[in-house]
Amino acid sequence: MTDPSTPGPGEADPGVLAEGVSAVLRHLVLLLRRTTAGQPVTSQQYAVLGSLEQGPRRMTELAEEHAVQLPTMTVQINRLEDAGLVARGADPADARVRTVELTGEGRARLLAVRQARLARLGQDLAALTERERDTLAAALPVLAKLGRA
Amino acid sequence: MTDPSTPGPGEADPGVLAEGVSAVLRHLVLLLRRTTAGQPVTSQQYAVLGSLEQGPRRMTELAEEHAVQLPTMTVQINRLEDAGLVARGADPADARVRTVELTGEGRARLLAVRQARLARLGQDLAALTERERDTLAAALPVLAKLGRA
DNA sequence: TCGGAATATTAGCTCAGCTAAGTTAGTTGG
DNA sequence: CCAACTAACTTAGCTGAGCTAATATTCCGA
Repeated sequence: MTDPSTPGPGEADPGVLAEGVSAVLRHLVLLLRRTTAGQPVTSQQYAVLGSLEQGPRRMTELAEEHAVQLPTMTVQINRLEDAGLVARGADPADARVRTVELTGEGRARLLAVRQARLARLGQDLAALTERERDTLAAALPVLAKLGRA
Repeated sequence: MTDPSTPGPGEADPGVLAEGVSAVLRHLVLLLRRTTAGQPVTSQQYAVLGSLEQGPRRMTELAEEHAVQLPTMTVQINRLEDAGLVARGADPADARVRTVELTGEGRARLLAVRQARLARLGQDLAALTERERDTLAAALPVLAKLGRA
C-alpha cells in the first residue's frame, strides 16, 4: 500500500476515490455535529441567518437555497421570528410575497456565531503544516464543483 | 484577485483558508442532504448499519461512535429492529449488555444503499479531470486530520 | 371576469436529537 | 453476605427539522 498522503496518478480512479471521499465525508459530518452541538443557534438556523446577511429574501428563495420545502422554511422562520432574530415584511409589488430580514439582534447573533466557528476552524487549520494547508486550499475549488453536474 | 483554482503559497493563511473551508463545508452539507433524501434508509440509519458490518456491537459502543446519547441510539435501534434490518442479542458474560447485529435483510439493504451512493459519487468524480481527482485525492488525508486535535 | 398558477401558511405525520427518571444486573466495602 | 453504589439500557416527554396534503390569498391571462 502506498502512502495515502502522496497519492500518485492512478490512485485517482473515480471508483476507488469515491470510497475515500465517502469516508472523509462521514468524518466531516460527525465533526460538524460535534462542533455545532449546544451553540446559541442550531446549524440550520445559522445557515438561514447567513442567507439574510445581504438583505431581505423571499420565502421561496430561502426554501430553494436550503433545499427544503416551503412549509419547512415557514416553520423555521417562525422559530427565528419568535426568537427575535428575523422579521417578516411584505413586497409592495406583490401581496402574495412575504420577505424576511435580519433584526439587529439577528445580525449580532449571526456575526458572533460565525466568529466562533471560524475561530475554531482556524485553530484546526493552524495545526496543519503549511504544505497541508496548500494542499487543502488547492482542493477547495474541486470540492466546490462536486454535485454541480 | 488570483485564480482560486491555483492558490499560491500565502493564500494558505489559516484565517483566510477557514472561510473557504467553511463555504465548502456548507456546500457539501447541502449536497449530502440532496443526495440522501428519499432513499430507502435515512443517512443516520445507513451510518448505523455501517457500524454493524463487521459484527455485533453494544449499544454503548454505537452511541459513542455516532456521538449521540444512549437513549437516542435506543430509539434508532428500535426503528431498525421494527424494520427488520437489525436484531438485538445478549452478552452471555453480562446480562446488562444488549448487542445489536445485522439481519440478512439489513446487510442486503446496507450493500444496496452503499452501492447507490458510491455510484453517484463516482459519477461526480468521473466528471472531473484527472488532475482534479489527483488534487482531491491529495487533500483527503488532510481533511481526515481536521478535528483530530 | 373567471379559472388557473403562484405564494405562503396550517395541520399532522416521521425521524432524530436531548434530559430526567426508572429498571435490571454487576461490583464492592463494611 | 448484603447493602449501597455503579453500569447498561430503556421509557417518557420535550424540541428541532424534514415531509405531504390541504387551505387561504393574490396575481394573471384568455
